[in-house]
Amino acid sequence: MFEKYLEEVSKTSLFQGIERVDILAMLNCLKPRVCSYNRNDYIVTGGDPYESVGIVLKGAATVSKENAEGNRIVMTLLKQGDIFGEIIAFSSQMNWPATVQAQETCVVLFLPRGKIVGECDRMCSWHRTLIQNFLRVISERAMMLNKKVEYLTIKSMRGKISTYLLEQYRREGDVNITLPLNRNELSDFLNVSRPSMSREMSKMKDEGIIDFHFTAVKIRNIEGLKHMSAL
Amino acid sequence: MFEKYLEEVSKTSLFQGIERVDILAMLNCLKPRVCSYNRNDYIVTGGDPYESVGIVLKGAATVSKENAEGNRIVMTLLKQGDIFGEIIAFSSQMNWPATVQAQETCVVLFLPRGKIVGECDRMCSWHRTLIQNFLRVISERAMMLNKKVEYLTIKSMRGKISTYLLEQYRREGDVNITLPLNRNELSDFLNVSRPSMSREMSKMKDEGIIDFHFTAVKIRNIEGLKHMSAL
DNA sequence: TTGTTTATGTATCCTCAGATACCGACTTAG
DNA sequence: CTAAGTCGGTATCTGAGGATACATAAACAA
Repeated sequence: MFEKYLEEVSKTSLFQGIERVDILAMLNCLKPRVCSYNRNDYIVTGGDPYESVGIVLKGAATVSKENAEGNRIVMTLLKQGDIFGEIIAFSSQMNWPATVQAQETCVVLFLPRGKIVGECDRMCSWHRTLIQNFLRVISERAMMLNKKVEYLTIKSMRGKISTYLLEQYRREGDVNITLPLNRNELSDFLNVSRPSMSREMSKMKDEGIIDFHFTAVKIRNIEGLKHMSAL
Repeated sequence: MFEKYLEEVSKTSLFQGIERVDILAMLNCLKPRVCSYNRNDYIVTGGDPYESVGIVLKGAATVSKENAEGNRIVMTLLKQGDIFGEIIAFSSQMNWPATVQAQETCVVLFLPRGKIVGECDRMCSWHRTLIQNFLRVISERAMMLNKKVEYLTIKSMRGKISTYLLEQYRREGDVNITLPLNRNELSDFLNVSRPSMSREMSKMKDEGIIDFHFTAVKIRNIEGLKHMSAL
């Protein structure tokens, strides 16, 4: 029954490390609902009662939120294999805090919140694996959010850029960094305007702290950078 | 063996909704380590290998982080009953990202990460409850962080204040709001300076959008407020 | 090739909010 | 009672960074 979705489901972070056969058994036990949507269809609407975690099996969708004024603001893009609503599933929140809308033809699989920890009479062995995966996914999301908060809390332009570069440096272990984001994405991530960011980066280049050409950045003065990150 | 800690443990969010007798059984099965610390002792140090979730049974502690410069920045205060490191437990992170230091004489209980989902041969029934609680706690933390990100992402003073007031309004369902934070705490939460916030609030008072006296705030023009929250 | 689009750097202008200092109203300790 | 501390509002000054517009340069399509 769920064979045709097996390929996609197995790639999902939620089902990582679980054998294909087991996934199939799990799906048959969890009895998820699978729905198709056309471009611009609402997959879930903010305020709706929450009951399932969603998995995008096919297509792409946007997560957006309306502010009090009524303007819609896109918060994330969901691609094939992404999951949504996983944070809400186990919190006390009863309604969707955001709207998910199909950006193109979409197939979405819904895992009912109750079934996940639920009273599976056979207490199937892989329930534990699934729950562990849930814990991992949610924890990682929380870690990510935590890091984002750290960045957003930094007040100065320099501080943000320096902290970001130092983190990339630590990750790559080399003063020659290749940024994973272009200027637009980076300025967006740091929550600043692109020209302002460019301006500051150029200043830092003039001061001999860094050098760069597009996404290739070289740290010329690490101590200086560390100094700046405290601003 | 763990009787003397029972009182404190049962108040913890992790053990919420679990019977005293069961908690005792759980503790005997989980075999947590309990340690005491004096003022200023390091409970965990950033970079140390991570292995347990901590629960503050007695006393208070600070969570801090060092930036590249070497300055220590306090991130949170932990009080009796608070837990720490719960987000890390199930992520792939292998080390403590921050330092926890005793602010006064402290007693801390450590639940080994492995034991929580672990291979309890009897697969004790309350394992599931504990894991569910973990899921709830971590999800709620993620939701909280998500909200924090939303606030930090708002760029203008007005936007922050308006959004905050509207949220309080929604929560209380009344245009007469009693702020749960004083000015210092509020400006801190919104990540702005107190005088700037006061200045803007006064402007909004002049414009007839709100009225306030200390923590008592009255919304005079909701539509106006909603309008501002989009800035 | 040439035209078109997209990514990046740069200059100008000007506003918003941070820093700092100070005042007055209350509270608490002695 | 005075003295010291806390909390909130206000004034002034200043600068960091946003908005906008434009100039290259690269990428890509026709």
